[in-house]
Amino acid sequence: MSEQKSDIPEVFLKPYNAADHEDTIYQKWEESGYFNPDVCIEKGVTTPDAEPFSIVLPPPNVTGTLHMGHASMLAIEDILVRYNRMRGKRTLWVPGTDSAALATQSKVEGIIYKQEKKRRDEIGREELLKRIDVFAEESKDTIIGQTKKMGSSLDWSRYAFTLDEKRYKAVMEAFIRMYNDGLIYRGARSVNWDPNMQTTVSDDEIEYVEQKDPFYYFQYGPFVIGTVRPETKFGDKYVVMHPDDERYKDYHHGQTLEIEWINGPITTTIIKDEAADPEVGTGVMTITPWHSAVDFEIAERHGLEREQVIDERGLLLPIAGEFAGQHIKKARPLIIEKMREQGLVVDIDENYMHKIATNSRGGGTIEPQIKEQWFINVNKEFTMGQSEVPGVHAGDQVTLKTLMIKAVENGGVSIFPDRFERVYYNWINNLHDWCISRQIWYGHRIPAWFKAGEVKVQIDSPGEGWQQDPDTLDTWFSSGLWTMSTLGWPDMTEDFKTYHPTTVLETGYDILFFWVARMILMSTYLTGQVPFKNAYLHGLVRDEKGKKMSKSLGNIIDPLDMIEKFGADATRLSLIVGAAPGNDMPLSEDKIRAYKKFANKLWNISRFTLTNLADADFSVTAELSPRDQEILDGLHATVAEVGADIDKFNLYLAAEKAYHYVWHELADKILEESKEVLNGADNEAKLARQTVLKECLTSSLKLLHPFMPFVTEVVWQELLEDMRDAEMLMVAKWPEKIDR
RNA sequence: GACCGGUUAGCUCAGCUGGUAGAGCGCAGCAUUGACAUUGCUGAGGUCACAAGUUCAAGUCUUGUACCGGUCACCA
Repeated sequence: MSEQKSDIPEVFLKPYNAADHEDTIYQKWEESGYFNPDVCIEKGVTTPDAEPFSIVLPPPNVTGTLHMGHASMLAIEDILVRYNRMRGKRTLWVPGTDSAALATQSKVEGIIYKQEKKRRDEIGREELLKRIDVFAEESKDTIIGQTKKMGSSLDWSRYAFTLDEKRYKAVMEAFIRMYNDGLIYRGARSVNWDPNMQTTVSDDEIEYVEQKDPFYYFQYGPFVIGTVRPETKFGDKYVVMHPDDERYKDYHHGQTLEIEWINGPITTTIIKDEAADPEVGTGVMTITPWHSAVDFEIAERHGLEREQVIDERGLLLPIAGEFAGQHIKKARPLIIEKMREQGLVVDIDENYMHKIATNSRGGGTIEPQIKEQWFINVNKEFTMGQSEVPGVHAGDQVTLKTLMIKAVENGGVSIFPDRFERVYYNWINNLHDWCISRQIWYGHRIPAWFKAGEVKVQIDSPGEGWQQDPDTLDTWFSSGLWTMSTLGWPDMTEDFKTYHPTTVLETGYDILFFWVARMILMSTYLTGQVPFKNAYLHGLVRDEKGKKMSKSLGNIIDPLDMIEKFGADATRLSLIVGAAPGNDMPLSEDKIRAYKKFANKLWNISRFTLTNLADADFSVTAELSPRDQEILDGLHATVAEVGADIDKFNLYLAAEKAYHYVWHELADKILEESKEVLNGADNEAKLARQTVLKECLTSSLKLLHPFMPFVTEVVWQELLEDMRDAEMLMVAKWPEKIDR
């Protein structure tokens, strides 16, 4: 080893090993305080009047662990944040976690049942909540620690939890205002009831699962009707047909017939309604408004009676006669047996495929029920207050639906990729009133009080004898406030004034409806502002064959394993390159390994460059050759292109260009050809090239920093003092213009 | 059924406002002990799903067809 090489920091004498550096670097960043824009202003790396750039982190479940979906979200957002911070913007990225009410409560209930064989009513509300809190608090550190492992430059001083004090305040404010404006109402409507979890579930949380069941044809007076659910049919006393169906033109609306039915003779009434499709079966159906949303609507239209047949646990009620008290599953074959004896069974199709509604949050089969619940009315007109939403003015008559549409239509919110804008409109046009009350305990309790048929909506008890509604709010109600509540709303804090509307909301396209749409609804209504100017929707991370990662398939790639093996930088880059917004992306361990090689390549580029700069005297200015100038122009062009791609959210292109430049331009061409100059006799030419290489190295580090923050920062820390324009790379200036 | 994507090299995909095909991985050959255990160079491989249309010119625009995928709705 020569004299010169001993000047090189010892750290470079081994291949780059991410595990040796990442934790210490993250700690340094945290200690520096630069994740907090206020500190950046204080220390002079940002100015108080700089343009703000803000992102609010989609909060992961407090009891969850980091998966590749999170990892890709964190990588994308951190790139945007680091890049904009280096550009000198007042950059804020707010962290938080979500209670995931339903999922968390059922998880804890499960644990308790396993250990103590006790159900929720035996534990009691207060005790259960206490245990859930303990559980949530314990697991919180896991997800936060894992988030840090990815290198996320989140401002932890602004950490928020969906159920904490400040968020509670925002939720109460929102509920009460919506109630006072008549946008929240209580009503008995058809809801999705989960008999397992004993709660309602919103339309969006339902997952339809295909299943084969027998389809029965029954004689219903002169008609033949079909059903998969004979157990709901006891109370059917309306028979519906299309008004234009020629086959039934002799029957008229409102006509009554005496017929023989399961439990003896009944009176049935003819209803003519367009909901009956003449093409389906015989074109005639009976309805069960209590246990079907569609039937409920028909009953609403004609003011029909409705009767409950099945209770909340799935047991038949007295209307079922001899079957009362039995569970629907057990009763079905017995009911069929009886009907067969009565000669009511016309035919049975054993191979009928249909989709049944299940609770996607780990519950059971949905049983529609009519229940008294709280709803948000999305079609009610109200007068818009103060508005910054493009195309909507104070005093306009709007509905929540029109607000949601206009916010996007007029460019207040841009959705990337833009094809999702059409998906968004489509969803809004099919949107029904949103049921927001849940019969679970973990969540924000509804601020409504009952006494002798009276209802009052307020936070504190109105006094003696008033009972608070035991229900809690749908978790998406509070999530809908997230951009606002994390920035201090309903108080007009400095944070809210500075950072709201946020610049970007970045999340998976799978929660466009759950969350993105609801934030737009809440924010436009409550503040007259859009919640974010841009919605960037990323795709799902799949395995190398394009399959969804799942435990049962055993194809999960754990980001923490990958970080340990290949480093966070490699993991990040593997999730960015090739990941066009909105497209699913295949990921393999090989791909991550490839970017570990790249981190090492950069390491060696740095070592080579530093070795060859050790004897340079930069106080002397050397004349650049045309080739030197060409190299700098190439560098400049690359930096500009990468920046432009990030600005356009084309991170996959930006990352690829940066990668390609550093490896195949800087390393393969520039460094290779420089060897001759550096070892040559022409000292002037040598110094000129050294100056150029210094520029190439520092700019490349900056260029790559948003994508691979750790290795670039490690190298930066080893640079000589006069090569750096900042103590830390994370707050160094993005090389927008190279003055030469 | 409605809507939205996709179909380009063996694999995964890029190709912006139309100007005779690109990357990574893989494969084959050569070189290299080096800034690099994780390297470099060279090469093979494509009638861009199919058909018609617009155009001087079509992966690129239009229409239709086929297949694959997704989302939503519905089946009483």
